[in-house]
Amino acid sequence: MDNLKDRVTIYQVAQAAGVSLATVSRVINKQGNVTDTTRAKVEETIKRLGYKPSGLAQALATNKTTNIGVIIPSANYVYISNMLNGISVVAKEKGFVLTLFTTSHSRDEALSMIEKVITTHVDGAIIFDDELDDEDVMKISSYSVPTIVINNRVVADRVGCVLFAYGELLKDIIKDYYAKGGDKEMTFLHVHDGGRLLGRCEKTFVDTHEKIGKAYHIVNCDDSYTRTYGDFCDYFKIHRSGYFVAYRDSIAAACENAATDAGLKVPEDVEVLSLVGTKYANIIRPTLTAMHIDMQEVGRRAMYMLIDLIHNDLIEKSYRFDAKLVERNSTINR
Amino acid sequence: MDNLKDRVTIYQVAQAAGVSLATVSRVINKQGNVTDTTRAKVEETIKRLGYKPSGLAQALATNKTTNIGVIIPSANYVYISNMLNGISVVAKEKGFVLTLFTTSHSRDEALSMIEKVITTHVDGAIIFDDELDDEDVMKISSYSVPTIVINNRVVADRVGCVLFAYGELLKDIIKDYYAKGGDKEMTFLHVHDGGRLLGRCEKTFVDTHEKIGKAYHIVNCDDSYTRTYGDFCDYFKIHRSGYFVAYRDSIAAACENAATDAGLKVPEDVEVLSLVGTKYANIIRPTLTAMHIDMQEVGRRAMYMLIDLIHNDLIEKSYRFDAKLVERNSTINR
DNA sequence: TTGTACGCGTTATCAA
DNA sequence: TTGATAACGCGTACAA
Repeated sequence: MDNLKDRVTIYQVAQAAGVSLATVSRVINKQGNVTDTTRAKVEETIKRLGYKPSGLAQALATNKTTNIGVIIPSANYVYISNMLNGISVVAKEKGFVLTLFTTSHSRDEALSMIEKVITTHVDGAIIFDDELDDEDVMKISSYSVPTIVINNRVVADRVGCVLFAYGELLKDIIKDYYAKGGDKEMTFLHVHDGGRLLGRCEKTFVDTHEKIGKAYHIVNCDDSYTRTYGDFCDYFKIHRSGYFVAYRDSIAAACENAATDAGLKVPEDVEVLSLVGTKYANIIRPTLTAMHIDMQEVGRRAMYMLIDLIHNDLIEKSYRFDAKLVERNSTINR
Repeated sequence: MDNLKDRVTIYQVAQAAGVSLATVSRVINKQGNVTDTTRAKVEETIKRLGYKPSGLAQALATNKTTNIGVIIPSANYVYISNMLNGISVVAKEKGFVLTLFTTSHSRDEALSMIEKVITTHVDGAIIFDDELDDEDVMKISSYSVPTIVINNRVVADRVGCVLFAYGELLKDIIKDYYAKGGDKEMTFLHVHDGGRLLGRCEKTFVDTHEKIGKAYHIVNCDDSYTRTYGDFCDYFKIHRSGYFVAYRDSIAAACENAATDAGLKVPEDVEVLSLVGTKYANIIRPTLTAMHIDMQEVGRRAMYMLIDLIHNDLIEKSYRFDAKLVERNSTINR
């Protein structure tokens, strides 16, 4: 009943209830045999004193925190927070709590966060960080904390992974485009610090074009909508058509909006494709043709895999999500 | 150098380096006097063994986790993840780590999460959960964990708050609208489980209308863009004009898009105002007139306040963010 | 400057 | 069914 209570310990409960430490512990963990009367007595005392077990001490004694470390570059992107949400839903369902480690798109920070994950004593970790390469990720595995890595192909004793397959689909889209008579020149919108996922898409884009011998462009974009929109307003004063491949919806929208505002028609003059589509692809006008992977589902899957990994019964250590193309109104349906 | 190392303890380091526990501890914490030679020896051993101190044990011994609990309904909304991002930026800067507690819009879950925050032994907490009322929030204060509450007016010994002021601005907007000859009927878009923030706005909306004696409507909306869009498509078959006040950008967009697709003109026939604007207000077409509070800044401020609170030198325990109106193209500039 | 010994709040193993 | 007591890994007075 006291306000401002200092932390009540199990020992104080034991004293107040006139029993020993051990008995209180048994009551808390509902294990071992305890008489109904003593149980009642202890439980009453617990309520009365407002006792809450210290997760810290429990963790130290059991060597189990119910704590999952999540390493992400930032919580500020829609697709990442979608994934985070998927993770957290399953985590809660299974009685885990999430500890967040953000790396702000820097490899050094990411590495130091891995260190921090070790000291934090998590039961498992989910890493989604484009800056880390496979070797970096293995470092965490050497400490034998069960880990699911998203977007890196790594499989090891205590490590599994969730992969994104954008490449094949992107290749098909490009080939299809030309095969069906698409005649705009394609431009890939490069974003500084876009990470390896973007890098791989860019490589696919370039390789495919080289292979079929078509001209293409790479244009640097800013990560901010406003600046990119401004850049495109300038761009469309000179160029009056094109097919643009953008990493994210907001970049695609910047391109699309600038084109529209420059008096160009989407998709007749300017076509736009977003690589990592979110629900906003459907909200933006014209609606955005985009490749989709349900990031919430990715998060859920990763968390389920991690739990299996923790229990040592993850059989398929690698899972692939294939991107799906949703054609909307920012491209011509040929 | 070993892979698959079990956890190396401070004791093993001490043995390997031929010193005592205490000396290793001193080296780790860079405090107390240690000879350069022994320090070097210990540090070398630490590297060699790959020793990482157990945050758990440290926390238990010092009674400090460097851990901040964050209670939010879900990570899935743009404005919430923006806030989360602001919190995490400052947290990292100050050497704290974030532990996430999501409540899925249920008061019971929120209450149980508060319990969990206690057992988790955080150094402080930030609560942003619309389901909790002031009394609920005080519960955490009775355990004397420093807490910043967002969107509840509570001030107590170890509790401060960050407030949102939407009401005054909304009232002014409404009055202004009629004063300048606005003649569409206003409709407030109610969302189930929208929380107290929405509730307060709705109350302001109603009260203002009652006061000036104007007719108004309340319409229930779904939380999903797609469903709401569908509903509005039906709605606009019958109603051919209106001024709509929506809670979030996505709901406003659903209204706006449906209107446009029904052949209505925005803002000539249909005007839309978003209460909690995000960067998407600028991306959607027509761009969305919206009330804005920079949620990233809210998160930063909350975290700074919390740190002061932890150090016991927070002077102003209450901070208010005033919403700003950004007029864009979804309303008529009278 | 370094080492000893105790405490942090639990769980878990034995006895009783 | 209960109660001592030793871990868990570390920090820290205090002594050496």
